[in-house]
Amino acid sequence: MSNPKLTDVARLAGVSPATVSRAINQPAIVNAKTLERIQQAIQQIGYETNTAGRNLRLRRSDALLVMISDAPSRFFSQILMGVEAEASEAGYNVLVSNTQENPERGRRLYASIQQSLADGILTFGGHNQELGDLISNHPIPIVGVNEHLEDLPVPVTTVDNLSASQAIVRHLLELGHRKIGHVTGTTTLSSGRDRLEGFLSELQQVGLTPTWICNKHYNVESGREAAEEWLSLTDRPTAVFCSCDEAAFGFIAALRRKEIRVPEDVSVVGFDDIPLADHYCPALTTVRQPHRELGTTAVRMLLERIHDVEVSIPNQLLEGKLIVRESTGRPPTI
Amino acid sequence: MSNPKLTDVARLAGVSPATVSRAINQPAIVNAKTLERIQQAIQQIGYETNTAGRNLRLRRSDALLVMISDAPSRFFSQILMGVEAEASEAGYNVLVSNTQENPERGRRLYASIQQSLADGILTFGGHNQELGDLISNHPIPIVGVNEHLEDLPVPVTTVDNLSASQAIVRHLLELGHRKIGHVTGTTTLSSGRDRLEGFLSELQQVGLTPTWICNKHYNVESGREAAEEWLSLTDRPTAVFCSCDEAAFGFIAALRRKEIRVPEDVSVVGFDDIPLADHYCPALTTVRQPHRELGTTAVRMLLERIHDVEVSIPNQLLEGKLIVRESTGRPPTI
DNA sequence: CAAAATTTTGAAAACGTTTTCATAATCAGC
DNA sequence: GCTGATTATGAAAACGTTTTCAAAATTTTG
Repeated sequence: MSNPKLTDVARLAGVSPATVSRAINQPAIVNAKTLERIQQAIQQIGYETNTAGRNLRLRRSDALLVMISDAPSRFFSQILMGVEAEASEAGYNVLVSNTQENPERGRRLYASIQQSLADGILTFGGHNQELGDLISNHPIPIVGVNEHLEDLPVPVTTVDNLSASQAIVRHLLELGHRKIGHVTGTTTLSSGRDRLEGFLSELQQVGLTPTWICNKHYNVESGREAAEEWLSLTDRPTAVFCSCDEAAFGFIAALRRKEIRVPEDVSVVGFDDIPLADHYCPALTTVRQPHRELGTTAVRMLLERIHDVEVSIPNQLLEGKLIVRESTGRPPTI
Repeated sequence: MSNPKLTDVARLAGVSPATVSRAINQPAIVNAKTLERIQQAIQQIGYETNTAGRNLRLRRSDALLVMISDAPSRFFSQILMGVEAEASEAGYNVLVSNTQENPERGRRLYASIQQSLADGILTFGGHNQELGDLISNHPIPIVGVNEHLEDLPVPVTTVDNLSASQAIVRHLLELGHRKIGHVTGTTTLSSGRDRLEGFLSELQQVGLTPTWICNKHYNVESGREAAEEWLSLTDRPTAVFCSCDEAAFGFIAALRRKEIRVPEDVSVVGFDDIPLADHYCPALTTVRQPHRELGTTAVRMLLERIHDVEVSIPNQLLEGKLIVRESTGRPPTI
């Protein structure tokens, strides 16, 4: 026998389905006595409102779609937990889908959104090609997380990569470093470019030029490769800003194999503050990203968009916090 | 103006809605000519089938719910990607929800499942208290991932923690270690208990008793704490099996601060093979979990359950692979 | 070529809600 | 106790599909 429905409750409480619906959705406008009778009936019969019926009638889905392009970003799950918490707070469900870098899949996904699969989209990382034309044709509430979607009118929330990078450089300068290098992240992503720009601008501020710029990506291997390059340099920087903690780990580990010590021989800074950063050896100086907040902020922005399509929300820059630990110190005195 | 619907297509193609529905869902049974006309109409008008309407009629949701209890497990996102891939392959969407260790939330979630929010549940980690009574009252297709749900008739898929732990111990024995210790994971979880049991049984096999057992959890801090305890031991084990890579990292990092070298002074093994394991210094000997496969397997099991409720599927043990790297070596010769 | 078998289609009901509109019940004011 | 305002309820339509059942069109058979 199937689940109890609205009409079952109505019959039991001796009222019409309409009244039950009202009792559930706007209890204020129904008579106190009937309200109680209905609530009792709901209890007794174990009624739960059917999502599909409701969605069909209301023409919405009460769901948000988290769209990722391929591999999840490095702290994806933490952001996702923020998303989930904020969404469920507001009564929304969270769908996760991976376009697997396949534009066709992205398109299909986007199309199904319009058909009440979800009320809005949170896109993690860049999805430009896939979304470009779609967004202009059929505007759906959408918010970007972590990365800007260039040329697309999509509000995003990210950590303030620029300021954070500047803070890192400032920290290194204060320690006395003058020869500073940077292992970039993926520079096709806005975060990678912004961190690079922060690095460059802060150096310029004090009249310095970068000693070394190594174009890499957001992963451990990049750090290892960068270390090899660093080792081959004739004029080695005394401090290196790696664009993410993983890269910093790869960098440090590779150097240690060559008996190069951090921070005695070279200072290293990461970015992100993943849980391991504090427990690495040496504990990593890095910038803490407000992972969870990125998720909650994104959801808040998206809900505003959903409820009032016209509103133009500016991007939200969240502050990163420089955490000084053991991997940075004074430059070696030669 | 709203999205085109089935009837719009029907009108345009000059057929009834029923035929359009058939053209979409069972093209074989509709006349070739009409089929083509309908497909053309669909193209032209840009029709996408509406999820809510379909779900209501079909009384299903085409969605799977991933249920997590609090903090996502250490390699959550990787498993989730496996889940997503396999689910979308089969035409299912993936919902993610966090019960935040709140039984009431768990109950509400479970209830809403029945009302066509999702067709089945994947539970990550242990959810026993919350699900106990519910499962017996209202059986919903459900599959556990990573951890057994004790006393509940729920099939699970996990890595073969027992065999993997035994393999680790065997590896250490082969290197010549006789004094071996274990830093346990969370032993309220089945994985923690299984790894401990594998450790114990393999030692027993060769007539040894464990030198040291340190009850901890699955995180870095545990490793650090364990290191302190290790340092205070009078009879130190020459090899330590940490229940996860993070704990191993914490352990190694804390030891290094005391000038204890790995593997020269003590061998350390982890579990999981997180991406960083290969790039730590020393590179970590560990067991590789088939993260992605855990996700895909779980989905396959769940889909079977959804399609044939009666079938009783056995648990699926996936094999872990011992990866020997640099953190293990011969015991120190005193 | 008529009858029988087969294929293809359509009308209508159903899935479970919410909401409009109108009516019934209640209340306040005189 | 009557009128007008207010509050509380119900009947019915709508949301967009799928499917049953029967009828119409087509093909096969004798």
